[in-house]
Amino acid sequence: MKIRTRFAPSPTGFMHVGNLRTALYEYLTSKHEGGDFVLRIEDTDQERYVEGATDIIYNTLKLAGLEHDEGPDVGGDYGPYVQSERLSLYKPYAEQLVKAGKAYYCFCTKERLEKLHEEGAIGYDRHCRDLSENEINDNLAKGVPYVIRQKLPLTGESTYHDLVYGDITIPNDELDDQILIKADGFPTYNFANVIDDHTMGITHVVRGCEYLSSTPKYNALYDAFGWDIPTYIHLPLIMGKSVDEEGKEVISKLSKRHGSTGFMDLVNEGYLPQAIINYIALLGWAPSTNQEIFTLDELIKAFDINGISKSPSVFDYTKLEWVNTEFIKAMSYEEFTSNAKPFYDKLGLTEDKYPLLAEILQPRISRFTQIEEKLLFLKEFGEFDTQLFEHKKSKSNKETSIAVLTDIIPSLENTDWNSEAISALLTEYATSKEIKNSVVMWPVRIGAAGVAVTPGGCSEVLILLGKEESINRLKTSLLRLTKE
RNA sequence: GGCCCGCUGGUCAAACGGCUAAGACACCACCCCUUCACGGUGGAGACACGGGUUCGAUUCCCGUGCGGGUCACCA
Repeated sequence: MKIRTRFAPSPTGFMHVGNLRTALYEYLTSKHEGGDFVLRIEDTDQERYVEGATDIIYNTLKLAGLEHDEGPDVGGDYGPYVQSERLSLYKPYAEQLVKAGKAYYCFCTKERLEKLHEEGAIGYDRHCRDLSENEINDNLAKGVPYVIRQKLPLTGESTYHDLVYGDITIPNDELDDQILIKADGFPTYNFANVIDDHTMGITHVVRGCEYLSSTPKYNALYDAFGWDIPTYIHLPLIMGKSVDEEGKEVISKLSKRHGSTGFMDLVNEGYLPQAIINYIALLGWAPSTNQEIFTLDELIKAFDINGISKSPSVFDYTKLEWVNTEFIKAMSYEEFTSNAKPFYDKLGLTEDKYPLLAEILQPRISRFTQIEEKLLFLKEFGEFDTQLFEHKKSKSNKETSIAVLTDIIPSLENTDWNSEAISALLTEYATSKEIKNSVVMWPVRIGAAGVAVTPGGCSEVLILLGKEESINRLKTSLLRLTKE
């Protein structure tokens, strides 16, 4: 039988990386077996509707490369794929259960339930579970608002199997008579979820392990209808590290206070969608080999449910950063340049510099957003600290710098402005003076750039700046040194 | 609090009763060197604790501890 999984987010306007990872594992579970991946929007909560939220879901899946085979936007044989468009479908199913004695009308008011809660009761007291037929008809005739509740066993225990966690057993007295249809006629998530999964032919339910203890309720529903229970795959949670008021480091469920945990936030910070996917694939799952960098296709091939871990994992930006640099390093020149272009444009860099820029930037950045900061010295040249000319390892100091710059500026003015010529000029000068290359390179680079750290070495800095700007800056620097 | 789940270095994790307990990120040192990176070599660092079962437990069982999840007319 063909495997069918589904991603069923509710449109809240924010795609958390935890949700994305669930979507990824759902995608991988089906695609590894050549199955179908379905997108269903769960919008039964009218109060939580957020404008434009579904677009965020589409955009995220598209950017991440998790293409769905069926969904509201692409159609399919099991539509509609938005719960609010399926509303008429649910109530008859609930009525069917009422008729069969497996569900019942509950006329309790919210106030009564709240009071119950305040008195310390846990769950519903099943007040309406055994109303007489007369009472029910009476209430119905009077138009008393009602919900439909599922009738769950009071004693014994329920066991089911999960592919990750094994057999799970829950005492039945822990299970509440959950609401299937709300007073407004809408189905609850729990009910709609089961009806939809079944009617859409979902074979594998992949979801976070927060559902581990409520799954018996879902199973009771499948049983009540006489439907096959799907295969369950519950996923460990993703945690985040943060600092509490006392300055202590605490680990808790990943949320907004842990920084950018929304997929779009991460993308805006310069993480590549494929790097994010790669990284979160590794949070809670390990391949059978030591490979760590994967394309989506490689993930599909390598994915194996046996590799899913049971323990929660901590989201680590440092490792994500590393994955990102690996993706950047693996890029072709064209790929790198097209990603970098928006940042080049901001700095007014012309196309003739692109090859050199790629050469010096590609091994040095971990995110494209760092380009501006790395190249800022090209735009800004201020009163930097002349202490920068002092560098022990290069055997450079202010005196040697003055000597080198005095000799080298006139030579630079008369040379061709290309990497080979400049390098040759500087090394030949060093050789003739019997000093280390670094004694020459250091002051020239510092004098031109005005910052200690630059991507690329001395000649690259000069090329990027251009002849005129370089000479001007070197002259300025020399003047400042001699004045001291 | 009841119930459920988890616990290998700072982090992600391998091992599915049998070694001196892989690997990756981060960290440190050294090398390379025209700064910083890249790259290369090496280093430090872990089976939560206590009982069992067993010839032998990180691995199986039971407690304890710690962490997490869940107990809605939310999804």
